[in-house]
Amino acid sequence: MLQQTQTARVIEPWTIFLQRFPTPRACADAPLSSVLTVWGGLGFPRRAKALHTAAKTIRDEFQGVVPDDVRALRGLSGVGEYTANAVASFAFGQRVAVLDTNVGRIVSRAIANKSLSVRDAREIAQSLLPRDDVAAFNQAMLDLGAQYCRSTPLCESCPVRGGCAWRRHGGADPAPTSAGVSRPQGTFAGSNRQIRGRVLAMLREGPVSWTRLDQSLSEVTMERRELIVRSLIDDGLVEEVRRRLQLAK
DNA sequence: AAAACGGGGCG
DNA sequence: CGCCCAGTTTT
Repeated sequence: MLQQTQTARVIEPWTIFLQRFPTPRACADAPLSSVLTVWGGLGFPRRAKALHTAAKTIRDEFQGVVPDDVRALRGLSGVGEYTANAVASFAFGQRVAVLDTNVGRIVSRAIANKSLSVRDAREIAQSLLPRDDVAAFNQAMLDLGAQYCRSTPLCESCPVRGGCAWRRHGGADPAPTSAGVSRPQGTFAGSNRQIRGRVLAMLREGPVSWTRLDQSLSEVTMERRELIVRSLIDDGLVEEVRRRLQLAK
């Protein structure tokens, strides 16, 4: 849920989600359609499908227990380097660096004062880790990035302003092009993403005929409607049964 | 390396 | 309105 979505927006849906699916098995045993419905308006429904797939893998290959090493975590659907390291560190106390958009900004600005490659950013982040309390350190890095070293930085009150390479040497902000730092997204209004979201929102209420879909998307060209439904089907989120669209099982 | 992928909160 | 967000996968 934290992939590309603000923490504050995740807290409540996450609480409800865990209430409904308290364990990987509970999630794995539910149909995808239920997971997508509980996921609700969090967006990026492919993440919900990936989570469901990962839950099934954990059920079938890990006896229902979330693996505790980066290698195994990294093999789960929807789990990339960031998520694998975050779970390994925060849940299991492994000594690995968490490199997300926040930490990416910090290392490129405060440490290197230049735009970093993936390898360099990874190496710097790992080199900063203390001997002990790595999870607390990683959490502090995330919070430093979230509260001070933001996309638009708040340098005047930043607690590490005295040791910041960017502040010392000046120049253009190296963060926007540096590894691990989120790239700006395209305009949402009028995008295919927005239409996909509207289709999914309808399907969460139940199966929908093409006729009713066409009525709800009257301002969208027929060609684009079909393209968008096709993409949802290709993503495994939607299926067509007897001329009606519904959330995939 | 670049594109695609949701949605809501805030200035 | 435009910017931003605890990224991953596919091309």
